[in-house]
Amino acid sequence: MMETLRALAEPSRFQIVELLRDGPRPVGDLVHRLRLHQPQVSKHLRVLSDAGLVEARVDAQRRIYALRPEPLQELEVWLERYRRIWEGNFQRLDALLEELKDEERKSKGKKRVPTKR
Amino acid sequence: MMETLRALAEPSRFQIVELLRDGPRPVGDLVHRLRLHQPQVSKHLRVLSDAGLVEARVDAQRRIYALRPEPLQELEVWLERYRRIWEGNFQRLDALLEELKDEERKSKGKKRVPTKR
DNA sequence: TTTTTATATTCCTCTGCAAGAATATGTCTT
DNA sequence: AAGACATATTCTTGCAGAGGAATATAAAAA
Repeated sequence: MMETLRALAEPSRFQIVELLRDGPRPVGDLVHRLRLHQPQVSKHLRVLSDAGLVEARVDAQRRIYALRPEPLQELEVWLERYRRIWEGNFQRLDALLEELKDEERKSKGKKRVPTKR
Repeated sequence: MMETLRALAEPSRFQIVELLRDGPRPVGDLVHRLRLHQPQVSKHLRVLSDAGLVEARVDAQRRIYALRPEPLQELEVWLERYRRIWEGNFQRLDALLEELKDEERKSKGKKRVPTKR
């Protein structure tokens, strides 16, 4: 998880992942699309590979790199545990709106009671 | 997006986010739970705040930090575009299994034709 | 007003890591 | 066999950024 994040938190590597979303590509292709030097691309691919985000299929002298879904799935699972936060927030928002309506209905110039917590 | 990833790709900050998942907390609370020094926690909170992952409510001398869902939602949206990859992979896996069954059925010692591409 | 409490900021140092250059490895072509 | 081509690895340098220590800010308590 941390390794996945660290791998993605670098612009070039992020771009590589984005490119591989459309399908596997050989290194050279990535090189000229990203306009980076070949060694740096290889090094980034190494990091991505170590993080399990990417795997290579050997085709003669070329390596065709493809995305591995597992780490991204893991990320999604992690994120799901946060979903209740924004779902909760919508509840809060509803509550807030109701409160406001109530206030407005009751009295217009009423002092705001600071929402104690 | 990149800023979100960079902010999360640091163990202490990741932990802070995890702690805030259970609700808002003042800085001091985070300090003693993470067993970090207060200045480092404040600095991490600064980074998280700049990334929009966190916001502070002022309570006298204390700042109560809370998660902001937007960046995480954005992350989830980004991830969704990758879902079709693993859904697609299951298709591929099925295809692969069929292929293997075919090969096995036809001939056992057959030379592997390198999947030309 | 002075002191205490809570947090933020600054300055310094040190480590990790990304880019560059050169080279190694390995496979295809001739 | 000797190149040519595709990719990986190594070494070096430079810089961002994380931690430590000291200090600034600002509100509460005394």
